[in-house]
Amino acid sequence: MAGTNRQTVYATLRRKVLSMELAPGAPVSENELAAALGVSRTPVRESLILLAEEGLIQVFPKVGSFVSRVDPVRVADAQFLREAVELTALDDLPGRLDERLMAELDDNLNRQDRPGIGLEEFFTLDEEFHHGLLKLSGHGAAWATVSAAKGHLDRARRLGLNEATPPAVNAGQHRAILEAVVRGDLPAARTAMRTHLRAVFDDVERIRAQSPELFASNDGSTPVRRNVVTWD
Amino acid sequence: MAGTNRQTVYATLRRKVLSMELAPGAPVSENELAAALGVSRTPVRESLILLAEEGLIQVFPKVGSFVSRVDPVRVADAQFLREAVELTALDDLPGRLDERLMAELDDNLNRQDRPGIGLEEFFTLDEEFHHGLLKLSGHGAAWATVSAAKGHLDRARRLGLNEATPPAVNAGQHRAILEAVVRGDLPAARTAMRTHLRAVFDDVERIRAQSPELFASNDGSTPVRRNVVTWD
DNA sequence: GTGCGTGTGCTTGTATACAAGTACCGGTCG
DNA sequence: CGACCGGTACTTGTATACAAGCACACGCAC
Repeated sequence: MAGTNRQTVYATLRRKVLSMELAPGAPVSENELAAALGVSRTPVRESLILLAEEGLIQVFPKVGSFVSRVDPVRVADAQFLREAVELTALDDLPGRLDERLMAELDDNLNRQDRPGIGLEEFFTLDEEFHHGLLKLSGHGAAWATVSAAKGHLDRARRLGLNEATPPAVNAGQHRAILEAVVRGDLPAARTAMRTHLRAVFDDVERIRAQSPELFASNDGSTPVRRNVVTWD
Repeated sequence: MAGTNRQTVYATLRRKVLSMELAPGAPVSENELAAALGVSRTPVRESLILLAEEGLIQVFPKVGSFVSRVDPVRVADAQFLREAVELTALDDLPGRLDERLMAELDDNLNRQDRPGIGLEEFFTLDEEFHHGLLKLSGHGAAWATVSAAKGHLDRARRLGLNEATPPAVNAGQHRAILEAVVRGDLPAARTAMRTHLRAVFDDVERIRAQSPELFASNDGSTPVRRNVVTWD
């Protein structure tokens, strides 16, 4: 039906996990996915191995593979990593900001402000905005590492944004950061960035109180089939 | 001859790449490795996919797989990431340092100071030291991300340490960091850490001037067989 | 009703067979 | 002697077959 190569299968699966289309705790069978995607087990299996490396999938040998529940520990880790990288990058902002990148960021913000913006679209713009800021300071490549590490944070955030903080609030925080950067006011930029990232983190804590079944239990017990979240 | 499962194969291959036993630019054939390790292509291939994700292996479809040359861009990225994480972590050091961790760090430093210490042993201790510092500030889990990102940096460093800076110098810098941490002198700890990490980076630049063939060319050209470094 | 034991169906892990494509070596022609 | 052209041997990518093991359901004994 769709992909014939591993890249496509991997991209598809990753998108479905991050968008919560595949719910945390749900079983993902190699055979099942292979049949659904119209490919053999091989590319599916190789994709699952990569997703397991990212912590998005848990594989229990001879038992089954499951979408990881959102792990609060990993969320906190990603939060720390992200703060460290994005705040430190601000210190390396050049005196003269790249005009093309600035135009992109400005255009990005304008699109974020669109009234009836959808959630998925906002997330894409959000990613591009933070990535763009990193590129502005010459550390764009670090985004790949941050991005890979924050899968758990993103999934929780998607729920938080949906039910708690509307995109407009985040867009306003984004604008505050960029304006401070333009002014060359480094302390203000750092403060605005920290405020923004912490707000995101608080959203995650809020959604955890609302939907604990999507989060991993603290005792690290292994989820089995009867614990499945059917998501319907 | 050895491993029968993927974890073993992956660990073996990763070790050989990071220790430069498999030279940058060297071809790694799935069939060849499978025969050498006494397993089929499957676990070997899955391991190579993971190593490719880390950037340690380059796969050219239908052509071959090669050990990545040390990429200066990735080295710089890892350096930035590492500085950001390790310096930021210092800010989160608790007032009361965990005694057990402190004892481990102290013991670690004593072993680093041993006169005739081997290179591999020193590297292990070095990793444990930096990981330990992160754990001290409650961000031990971030080490996994840093560790995965700094493969290129490590390979270059291994050469740098061998031919340029002796382990004793690094051990001294480690001690300076830990002493500042114990005194609770945060600025001094940050300075010492930054000095240490920058020294490592400088070593890499030095070895690059000495052995440019181990590094990727800046134009990003694709290495093919005739460009192989035979390493003998 | 309750508890235990066995069989069945599913899972992942590994090995192998086939498909498709590229680089290189050698012969041939100009 | 040089350039071109084709066969060959290798590569990775995918599909399939086989192996080993766990969980659950069913049925029986108590």
